[in-house]
Amino acid sequence: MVTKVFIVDDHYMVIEGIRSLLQNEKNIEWAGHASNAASCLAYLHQQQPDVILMDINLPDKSGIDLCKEVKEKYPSVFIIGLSTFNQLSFIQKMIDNGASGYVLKNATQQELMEAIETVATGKTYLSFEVSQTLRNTNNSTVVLTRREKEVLNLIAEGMTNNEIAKKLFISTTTVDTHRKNLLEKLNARNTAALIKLSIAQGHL
Amino acid sequence: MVTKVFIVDDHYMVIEGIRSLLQNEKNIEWAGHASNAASCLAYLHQQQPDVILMDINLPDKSGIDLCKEVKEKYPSVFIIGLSTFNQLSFIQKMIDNGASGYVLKNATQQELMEAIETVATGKTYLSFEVSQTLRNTNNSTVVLTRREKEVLNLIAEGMTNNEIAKKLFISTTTVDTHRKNLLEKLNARNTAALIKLSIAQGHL
DNA sequence: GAACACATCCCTTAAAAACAGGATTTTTAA
DNA sequence: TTAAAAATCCTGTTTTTAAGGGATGTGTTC
Repeated sequence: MVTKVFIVDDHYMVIEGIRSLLQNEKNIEWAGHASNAASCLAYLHQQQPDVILMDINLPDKSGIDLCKEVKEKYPSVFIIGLSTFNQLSFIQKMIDNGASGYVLKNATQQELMEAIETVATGKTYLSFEVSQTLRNTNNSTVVLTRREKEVLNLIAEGMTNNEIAKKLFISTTTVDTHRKNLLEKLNARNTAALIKLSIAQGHL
Repeated sequence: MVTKVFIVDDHYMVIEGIRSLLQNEKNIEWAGHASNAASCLAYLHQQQPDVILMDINLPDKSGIDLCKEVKEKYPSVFIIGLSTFNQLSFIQKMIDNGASGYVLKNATQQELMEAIETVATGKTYLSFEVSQTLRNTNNSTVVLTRREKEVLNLIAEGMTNNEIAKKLFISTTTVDTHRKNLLEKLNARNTAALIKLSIAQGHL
């Protein structure tokens, strides 16, 4: 059985590398590649591969959003997330959005092949390092509301509660409440930790 | 004239990609690769290539430090920085430490070849995007002192001046002074902006 | 229609950070 | 050796946050 593999990544070197790693595999067919979300969707409109290797960081859209979109339109296509970072929030979000696996870019050929073969049968593949990460961290991918994200962004800009209140046409006490909730949600002691954790978890 | 190229990168996919991109070039000789700083240095102890493509993020040491070390020991080897990020601070530091060029991982084969050929003759190569970045930003790669970095890290951990003071066996007012200087150096209005800018500039 | 999440608003008090303006000693580098 | 940079400490004041407590209106969902 031949598995058709498509790649979405904005780095030529990575695309070339994967092609090179897969070119001698007999049961892998190279379906092509895209360097952004738009051309990936355009391709899928024409034909569907069995497996998509999808980078998290794309120029026009995050891989996390693209993953969701692709899975909604083409549920039979299996997706493997691909990224440099072993960051919990991203892995979690990709899986939540329907990805069947997650592989880091330092994966060996064996790992990559194992991932593709596992995923092609409908199972889930996580590399050793990735499943370690998922285990070790307290599953703390926090969900922020629209307003909380807005406030968080303005805090990160260096604005005070007063300034944020004026900008958003709400009371200072409301901003303070949002701030309180942000600290609690992210389990941060103060502003400094809040910003650091927010960036680490991809909220900023 | 044949240029011997060596690569240091901890991602197999990238190494494979570059090898694939260069394998048909007649005046490029593949000298080998290393996936960390230690084995790069071990290789150089035996023989020296003409050009090293060096990733910024290595498992055992930052490419920035490795660049400096290599240039001190083997000044005749030309180094091209390689990374995913178009971050001013990294580019600046690589150049300061003796790198002759900087290429992003989404470079095309043409760009890569141009970079290698330019650098091999002793000139400096910066890709279009990179030189744009260097131009657009106010050369604000701030230099922090050892103590300032220490304090900054503890601030980011969520510690108060008081706690930092106790931890470092100094007075709270001293911590406050360092904090003042950090805000001024990074041109931040308050803690929130300080942390954001620090992460953006690679201090955290 | 009850339960729930969200966004909004208010009060109080204490702690922390920002701002202003110094000063001294130790290290480092020219 | 001498000047500059770094690290240390001080006294104030003002502004901002944190932490505690609540309350109300508006949707959505079960």
